[in-house]
Amino acid sequence: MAGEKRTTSRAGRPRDPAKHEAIVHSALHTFLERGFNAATIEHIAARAGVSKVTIYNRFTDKETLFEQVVKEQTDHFAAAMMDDSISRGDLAARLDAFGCSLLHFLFASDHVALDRMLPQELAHHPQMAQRFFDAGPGQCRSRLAEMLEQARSDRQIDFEDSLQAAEDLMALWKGFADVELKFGVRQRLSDEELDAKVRHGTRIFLRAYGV
Amino acid sequence: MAGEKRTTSRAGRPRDPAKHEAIVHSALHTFLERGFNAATIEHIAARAGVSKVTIYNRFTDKETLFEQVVKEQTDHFAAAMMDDSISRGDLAARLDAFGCSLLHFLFASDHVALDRMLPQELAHHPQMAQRFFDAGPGQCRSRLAEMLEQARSDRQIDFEDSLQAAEDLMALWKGFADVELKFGVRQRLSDEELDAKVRHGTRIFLRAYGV
DNA sequence: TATTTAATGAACGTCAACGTTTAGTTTTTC
DNA sequence: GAAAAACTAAACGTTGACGTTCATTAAATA
Repeated sequence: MAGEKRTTSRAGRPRDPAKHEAIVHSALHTFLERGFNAATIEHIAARAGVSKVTIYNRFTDKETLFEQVVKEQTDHFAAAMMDDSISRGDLAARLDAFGCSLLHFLFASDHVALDRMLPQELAHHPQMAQRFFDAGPGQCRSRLAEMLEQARSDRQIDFEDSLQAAEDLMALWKGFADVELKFGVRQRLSDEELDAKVRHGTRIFLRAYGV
Repeated sequence: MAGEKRTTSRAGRPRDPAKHEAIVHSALHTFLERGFNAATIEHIAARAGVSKVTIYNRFTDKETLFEQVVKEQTDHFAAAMMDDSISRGDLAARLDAFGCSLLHFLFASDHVALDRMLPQELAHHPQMAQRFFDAGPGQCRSRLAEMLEQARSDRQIDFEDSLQAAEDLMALWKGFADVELKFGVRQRLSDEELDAKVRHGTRIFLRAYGV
């Protein structure tokens, strides 16, 4: 019912592992561009350079394919959040580094498209939505909160609720750009703009939370 | 091609104005729940207590109906942003009032659903997206920026860029709750939670921007 | 009353997409 | 070489939704 099946070598032609990747990749981008309903299996197959039947042999149906795509993106999201961002420099520098890597991820056009598509499509799949949130935004907030607690125990900043502080900082970093990107009012941020946003957010945050 | 037609009284049975409202209302909620593709005209008609043909007589096709719905929501959004929020009390109180009315609007379940659906459906309608952004988020930011400039000229706060400051404040107010609502991880905020969020945001903002 | 327009329900034509079947080809193991 | 499984292309059946047509009834004006 899910994805892979074979583990030990058996008789017969083995599955081409490249096809799995091609299908999921093609499906992801087609879902991103069109949403679940408007994305057709035929289009996904053609884009992946694969027969339609191959998709149905590996994934039961369109719904299952979508779930697999979301699952892999969830893992990818989780991995991106785990990417240890720098623990060098003073607090401001470490926060800037965290913010930069976060915004580079969030503002990448793939992620913007994902952020347009997922909430709508997951609206009636609460479990998948919860998993995705936990792996992505939730985990990101936790990691930032840990970093801030560390800084508090070093007496560099002060607050009562570390999760609250982390939310504030992330909100300051994102600002309005996420909304502008989501509606397509703004296309992309240059590295300079992005860095400037992060530094601004960090500065405001430290001004409010610094001891 | 659009909506209304008649203005002076003519021969024949007049259109029932209640039906227009019923159709648009039904269409709005059906689009919110299911998105453009999964929302069927038959369902919208049934929900509005109206014949399918009546919809096709008033709106050319599904696309036109959708555009009309978005247009009316855009107007509604613009009106909500214009709702003059209190100009009494000290700065913190005025900002709190602004933030409260904003969050009440943003966190209402209707708006959350709209915010899930619209970005995806407008992804390939840049003009509608721009109009909606200008009428909603854009106008909100402008009004808040004006309020902040006023406070700056009263030497209560200081900043270089009023739009930037407005973005910061709005971001602090929203925090993470918008994401949690969008993914359905959190259901709704009580009035107390909402007030607390606003006061927290305002406090952090003033701590960073106060003279 | 005659005319004109709105509205309805039911039936219809059309089309696009899902998912299946079939026959045949390729690639592997035994 | 035989058996087994993956893969493909093409055709097919089915369904669901769009949008239309038609006959009929309702509500207005002249």
